[in-house]
Amino acid sequence: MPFKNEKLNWEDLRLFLWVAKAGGLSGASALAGVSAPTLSRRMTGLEKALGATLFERLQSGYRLTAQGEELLARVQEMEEKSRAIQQWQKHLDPRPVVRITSGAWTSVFIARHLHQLSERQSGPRIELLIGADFLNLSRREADLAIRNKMPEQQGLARRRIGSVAFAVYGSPCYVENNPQAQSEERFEACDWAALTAGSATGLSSSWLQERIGESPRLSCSSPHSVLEAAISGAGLCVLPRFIGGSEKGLVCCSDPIDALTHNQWQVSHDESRWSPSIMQVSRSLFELFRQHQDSFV
Amino acid sequence: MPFKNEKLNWEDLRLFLWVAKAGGLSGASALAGVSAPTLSRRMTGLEKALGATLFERLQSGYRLTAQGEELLARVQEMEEKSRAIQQWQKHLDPRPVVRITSGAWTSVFIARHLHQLSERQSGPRIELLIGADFLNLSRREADLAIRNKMPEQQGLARRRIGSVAFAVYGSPCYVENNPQAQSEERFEACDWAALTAGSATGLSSSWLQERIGESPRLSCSSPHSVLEAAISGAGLCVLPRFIGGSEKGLVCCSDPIDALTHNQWQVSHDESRWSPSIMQVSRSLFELFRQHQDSFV
DNA sequence: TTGTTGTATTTCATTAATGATCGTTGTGGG
DNA sequence: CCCACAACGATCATTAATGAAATACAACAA
Repeated sequence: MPFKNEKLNWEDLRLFLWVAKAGGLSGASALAGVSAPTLSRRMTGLEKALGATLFERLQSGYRLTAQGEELLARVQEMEEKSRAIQQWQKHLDPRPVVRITSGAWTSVFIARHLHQLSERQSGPRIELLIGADFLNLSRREADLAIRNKMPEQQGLARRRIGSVAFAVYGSPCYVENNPQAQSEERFEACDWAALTAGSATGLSSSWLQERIGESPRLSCSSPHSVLEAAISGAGLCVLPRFIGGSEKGLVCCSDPIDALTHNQWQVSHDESRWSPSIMQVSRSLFELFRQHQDSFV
Repeated sequence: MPFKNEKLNWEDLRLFLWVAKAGGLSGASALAGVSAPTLSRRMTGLEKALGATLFERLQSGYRLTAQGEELLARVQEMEEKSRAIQQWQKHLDPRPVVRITSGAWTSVFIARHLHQLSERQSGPRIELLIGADFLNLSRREADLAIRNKMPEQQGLARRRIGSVAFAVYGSPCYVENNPQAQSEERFEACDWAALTAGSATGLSSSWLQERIGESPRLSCSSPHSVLEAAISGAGLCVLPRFIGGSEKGLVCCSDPIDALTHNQWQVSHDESRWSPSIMQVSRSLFELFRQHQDSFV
C-alpha cells in the first residue's frame, strides 16, 4: 500500500456486473435485489471513483462504453474468483454441491442414472446445468463438464469417455403408418420434432435443420418434450442412441448417422482435486459412462 | 444463476482481507479506514453468510482458522484482479503510473537516472517500490521488477540486463586512517555500516553479516543513510559498484567480491503489453541499464 | 496482588444509504 | 398525429449502517 489507497468499493463492482449484464437499471434491480435508484447512485459513484465514463445513458437502458467494456472484462475475472469462493462455501456444507454441465441429451442420461452418482442421503448434491460452452467451466459456473470436443484452454483437465452415436427414432405406430421413415425420403415425407435453436447445444439439431430445410413441425425447448412428442406419434426425431435405445416407446428407423458420431470428454478444473466430493462425482461419472458404453455406439 | 444466489457481499471480502492481514480489528481499522466496531460486525456477518468460522477471537487479536486461511487464499486471488482494475484505472489518467520494484540499491540507481525513464511532464509517473519477492509482481502490486534471479513462475516475461558486482567502500579519510581497510583484516578491524535485516533485499547484507560476526556499528533501514554514514567517515560498507563507483566521497578498497556477483533480470507480466506506458518505461529501463553496463562490473 | 496496556465488544446518537413515489423523457404502435 | 409504455432521475420519509465513547476481558509488569 503506497499511501492512501483510493478506496474502490468491491460491492460497487459486483453491482456493476449486474447492470452490465442486464443492460439497464430496472433489469439489474430485479436480478441483484436492490432498487433502481440505488443502482443509479452506485454506478455514478463508481464512475466518479474510477474517473471513467462506463455507460451511455439511453432511454432504452444503459449501454457500456469502451471503457465500460474494459472494466467488465476485468470485473468478470473477479467474479470468477468469487464463484470459487461460493463453491468452496458450498463444500463446507455437510452435503456439498457438485455442478455438472453437459448437452441437453446427456443431462437426461445423467439424470436417469443419478442414483449411481450420489447416494440417497450421504452423497453430495448434484446440480445439472445445460450448456455448450467451456466458458461456464472456466468461469467457475460448473465443476464438471461433458463436452463433445477436447478443450484447448489450459488449466482444464480432461478424460475421454468414449464416443456417442445418433440415429433416427419414432414411435412404432408412426413408423408403421409412414413407411418412408425407414428410407432416405424421411426428411421430406415425415414430420419431425426437434429442439429449438436456443436450447440445442450439440450438432444434431443443426444437422437435422439442414436436412429438413424448413422448421420442424414441433420445436421444443426441453428434451423431455421432444421425447414425449415422438412417443406419442407426432413424428420422428434424431436422438443419441443412449437415449433412443433405452426408450420402450420408440423404435430406431435408421443406421447410426456417421456425420454426428463424435467423442465425448469429461472436463474439469485442474484445481478440482482439493475437493473430495468433486473427485468422487467425477469418478462415478466416468464409471457410469464406462458401464453404459455399449449403449452409446 | 441457478436460483436465488445467497448474496455474498464483496465489500465484506475486501474488509476480511485487511483483518486477515492485520491480524486484528484495531490494526485493520487503521489500514482499511473503517472503525473497529464496524469490522467486528462485518466479520461476524461474513461468517454467518458463509456458514464458516473464520477467526479465533483471542485477546491479542484475530487469528485465522483453517477455514479462514482457505478463504484468505481465495480472496487474495480476487484482490489480484482488483489490483488489475486499479492499475487499469491509473492508466486512464493522462499521466499513467508505472510501478517498479527492485532491491534497495537498484532503486537508488533508478532514482538517480529517473529523467531517462520519464520526461518531465509528458511521460508516465513512476512509483519505486523496494522488495525482494516476485510475489508483488504476480499479485499486481507492481508492473516491472528488477530481480537477481530468473523467475520460475509462468506468466512472467523476463529480459536479462547484465551482471552486477559488489565491492567494499569507505571515505578517503577513513581508509587513510585505517590501513587495514585495504586488507582482509578489514572485517574485524574496521567499523561497518549496513542495511538492517528488514530492509535488506539482496545477498550482500547477509554476506557481510557472516564476515563481521556481530552486528555492524551502524544499521540503517535506508540505503541513503548507509551512504551518508560511509561518506562522513563512520566506517566501511559493501556497495554495488554502480553505486560506490559514482560516489565522489567514497573510494573502493577491495577487489570485486566474486561471491556476490550475480545477474540481474527485468521481469514483467506477459499481459503488460496492452499498456503503452509500461512498455515505454520497460524499454527505457532496459536501455538505461545497457548504457551504464560498464559501471556495473 | 494491583495497575497498565492492549485487545474486542456493546451502547447509543448520528449519519449515510435505501426505496417508494412522482416527474420527465424519449420510443414505438395505432 | 397522439398515446401508452418503459426507462432514468429527483425528492423525501424511512431504515440500516456507522463510529465515538464506554465496557469488558485477558496478558503482562511491578
